[in-house]
Amino acid sequence: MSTAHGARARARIEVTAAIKEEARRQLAAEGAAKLSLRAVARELGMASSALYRYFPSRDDLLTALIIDAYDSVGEAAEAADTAAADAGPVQRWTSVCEAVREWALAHPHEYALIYGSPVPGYTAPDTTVPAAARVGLVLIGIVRDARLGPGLALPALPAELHPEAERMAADFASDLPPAVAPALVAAWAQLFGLIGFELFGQFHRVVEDRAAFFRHAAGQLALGVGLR
Amino acid sequence: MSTAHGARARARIEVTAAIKEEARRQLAAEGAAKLSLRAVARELGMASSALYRYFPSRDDLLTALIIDAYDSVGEAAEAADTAAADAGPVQRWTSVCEAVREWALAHPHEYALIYGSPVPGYTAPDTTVPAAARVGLVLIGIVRDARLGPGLALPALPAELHPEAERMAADFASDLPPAVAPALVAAWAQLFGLIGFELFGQFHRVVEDRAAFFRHAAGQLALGVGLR
DNA sequence: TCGAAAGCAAGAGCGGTGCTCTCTTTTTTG
DNA sequence: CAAAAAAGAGAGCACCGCTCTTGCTTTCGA
Repeated sequence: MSTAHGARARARIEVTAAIKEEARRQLAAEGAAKLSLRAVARELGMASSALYRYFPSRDDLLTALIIDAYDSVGEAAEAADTAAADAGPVQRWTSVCEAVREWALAHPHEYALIYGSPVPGYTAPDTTVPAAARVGLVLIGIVRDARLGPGLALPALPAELHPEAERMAADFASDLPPAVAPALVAAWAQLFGLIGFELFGQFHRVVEDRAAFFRHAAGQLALGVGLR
Repeated sequence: MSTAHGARARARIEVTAAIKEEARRQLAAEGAAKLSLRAVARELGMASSALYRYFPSRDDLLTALIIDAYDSVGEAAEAADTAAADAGPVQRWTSVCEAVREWALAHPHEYALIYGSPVPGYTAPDTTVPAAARVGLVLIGIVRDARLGPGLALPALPAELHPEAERMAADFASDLPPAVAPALVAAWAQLFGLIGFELFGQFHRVVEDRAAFFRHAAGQLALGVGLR
């Protein structure tokens, strides 16, 4: 189905890419709510009905953009991780956090699309799951490497969370002590709380030097998952 | 302007309230994006054009709902704070956090409206600022009372953040040590990161026992602002 | 090779949206 | 009591997502 022979298949790939490109342009310019299939078609010089041959609905187009956005921020995180490979665990963690923040500031509408409120009555299909996990995997990797190195310093976990921690660790951190899993998940969510508040204006007249504030907060998050 | 004499003024108040009520109904049922002025008018048995006498645009109606939502979650936080007044600082903090989380789970669309991505090309006017501050004020109050009591245990603040901390403290925590202000703001943002991730599905297949997970994370946030 | 099948583009059209304008009615006010 | 202000209703504009039908072109199998 995908890699067919003819020139028609090639054209389909190109048109699909052009649609996504123009859609991404409009998304960046005006936000997800103002992304219009008709406007995309208009800009591409085709009839709006023709566009439905490529994306059966507006939500499907949005889903494609969501996956791209997850991949984009995931790549940014991975790149920062690689660049900071030689630094200490806390520095490495902070660098990744800052890369995610900078990606968010550079792509606010894409960020809103994936980490803000789900678009209008829209619920993301499972297709997005692997892409969505990339940033998390980077963070897990840092903690994993730190454990192989100097080791982790973790706060005690209440008994009621032990089963949850075991389950989490089995899922995505089987080579780490179970207690680290909930801390990691919490730090992951909190990271996006910090970024979202800055991006969506909650820090208006509250935080001025946002880069410095964020750097410090990210460092504290690192301590929270046991990095030293 | 507001409290005029006649029956017409009274009617205006009632109609305005009815519009907001129906709008809130639709918001809760379908989300902000599907909130339609025409549908509200239809449900109220009036012409859609008549509705513009009360709210000059859809965004103005949305703004009114946003303020109501901020007040609603603020009230929930304040109620939880009062109810936990006799408990220790950490317990009090955790109770407020849990109240906010429960409000969010009960009013997901309202939550998305105020803490998710800003609605479609919309930026909140300054009118919303006082209402938006209520939850934050509750959290500040807990820390303030704790300082008057057993005292705070705070991590050291890097030098680059000292001016920012001084400014923050002067703004909203003048009777607290400056170092607590950034920690408080960070915890505030992180709280909503935790809630947002749960609400918007990021914890899908990651966190199972979400109440327990949240309780623990909220407790850790309390420690982060120096509560003991 | 050639005809059938499948893929694609285009146009018209349906029901919906936010919003504006005009016209009429009702209430308030000088 | 008349003038002014406020409110409702309807038509209409430009846009939206989406569907259906109608032709055209490429692909594929007998």
